[in-house]
Amino acid sequence: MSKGVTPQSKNFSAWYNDVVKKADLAEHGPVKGTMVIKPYGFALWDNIKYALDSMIKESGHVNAYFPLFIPKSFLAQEAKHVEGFAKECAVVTHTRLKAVNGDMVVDPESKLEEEVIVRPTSETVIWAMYKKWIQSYRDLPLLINQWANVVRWEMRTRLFLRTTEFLWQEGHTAHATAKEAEEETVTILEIYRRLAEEFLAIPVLTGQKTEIEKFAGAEHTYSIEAMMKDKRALQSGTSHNLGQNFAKAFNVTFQNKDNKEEMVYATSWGVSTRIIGAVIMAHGDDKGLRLPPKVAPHQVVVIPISRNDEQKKVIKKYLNPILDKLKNNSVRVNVDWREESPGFKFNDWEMKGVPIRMEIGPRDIENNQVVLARRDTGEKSTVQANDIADTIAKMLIDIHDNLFAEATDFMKNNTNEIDSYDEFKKIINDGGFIRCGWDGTSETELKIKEETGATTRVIPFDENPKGLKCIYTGKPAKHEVIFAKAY
RNA sequence: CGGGGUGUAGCGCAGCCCGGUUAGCGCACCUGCUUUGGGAGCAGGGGGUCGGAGGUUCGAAUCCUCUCACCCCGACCA
Repeated sequence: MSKGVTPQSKNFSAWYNDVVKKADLAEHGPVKGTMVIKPYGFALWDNIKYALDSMIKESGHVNAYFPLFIPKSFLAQEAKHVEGFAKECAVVTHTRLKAVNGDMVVDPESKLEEEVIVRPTSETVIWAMYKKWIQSYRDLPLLINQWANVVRWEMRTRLFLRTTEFLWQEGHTAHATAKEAEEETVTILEIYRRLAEEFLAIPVLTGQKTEIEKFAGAEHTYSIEAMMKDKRALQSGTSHNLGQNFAKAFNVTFQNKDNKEEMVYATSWGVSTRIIGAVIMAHGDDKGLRLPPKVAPHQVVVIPISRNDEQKKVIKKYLNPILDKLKNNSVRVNVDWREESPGFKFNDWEMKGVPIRMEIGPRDIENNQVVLARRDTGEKSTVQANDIADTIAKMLIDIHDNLFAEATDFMKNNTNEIDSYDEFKKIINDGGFIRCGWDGTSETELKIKEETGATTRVIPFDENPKGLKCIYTGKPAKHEVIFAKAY
């Protein structure tokens, strides 16, 4: 294997692929577009999952699990929803194989009466079940989340960002009123924002999607959008207000306090393994990953430097109380005892983005100290043994803050408020976000997309369209909107 | 679905144009010794139905035909 990765400046997408593989996060599976998430990548996902799952539970939701297979007819119940997903559904048509002349072939006799699809998302199965579970206003709200895999047979795939099968959580809630459903949608978006900013150190824009960009089957969609280091946008979490669309499709009604029958209001929302792509591309550099400390599989990696077995024993003894202290502080620490040179290990763990490296050699033991190196800045410092636990606790917070600040500056510096379409085209071509007026029509949006490749990302919550003109038509702006090229 | 590319050892590749004993190289792996504060060195060693099927030929990784798969770039999408 060659050393290092393609520099970001040379070819960002090659850099991305190199980092995913060399940091040992994932590799391609044997079927087109599939991905094997390797232990290091999965440990990262586990930590993200734990953080998000905790917030979902704290906000009153419970986890459940619904089936992978969905009757084909279910998808057809909600017209817009079918339109959105029909083109990319894996369909199960038979239930067994048989051996013919040493080859395995599909047994034609096992053809299914009703074909089954592999879920591209679970609204339809879940609403078929909710119909059974909801009769009264007393059954509401129903606040369920599931962690699952889904399959979307996309034309073009990329590790983590768009894979044929991916992991995610999908929340599906049912409410008695439109107001409650709307509050839920916003509550969840706030959880997603906190996940991105407080755990992953990725600043995000929050806001509403346009008609064109919203989820198939939703009344409206909110999303968090992050800027990657190539200045493109990555939609990193979405929260949909489904109105009564699915209740109508599956005829889910309840009796209210006044003994009247009403349709249920719904939401759905999801964050997927795609967010790992955001972590990679929001923070990574030419040495590899730079992981945010709160979700890094190892927050500290210890590199013992010894010349012989005798020294190894001394280091081990010196290290034990330090490790105990760190573990008592819930610091995730990993000691790399592999038979490799220190230089090799330095590079390896830098590629893997471990926030802090601790070097311990004879020199340190002599002076009752350790050497700490920060992955975010590259700074090295010497710390007295007694201060290690405190210093590391502070340093981890500081690394998080620094990553967040860097990413925030980057996004700010590459977000342009402009009012000329010529400028728009130029900026989109160079990369970056544009905040500008928009007349609110799909026609304008589509024309801009066609001419520049940019799409609307969100109508930000803090928009102020008063006095603005549409960047394209010059008409009075209905909304202020963010345009960017997106993943 | 269009365009480009690649299938040869675990990984990355050369060999193919111009067919010819035993198919090479780097990394990784195994053994031993010396090493270890920024990708260690030396010596020895193991590992291959050259993506698949057919054909041409005395002889095919190499030429011909068909086929399969994956990757990258676009359009579609989270």
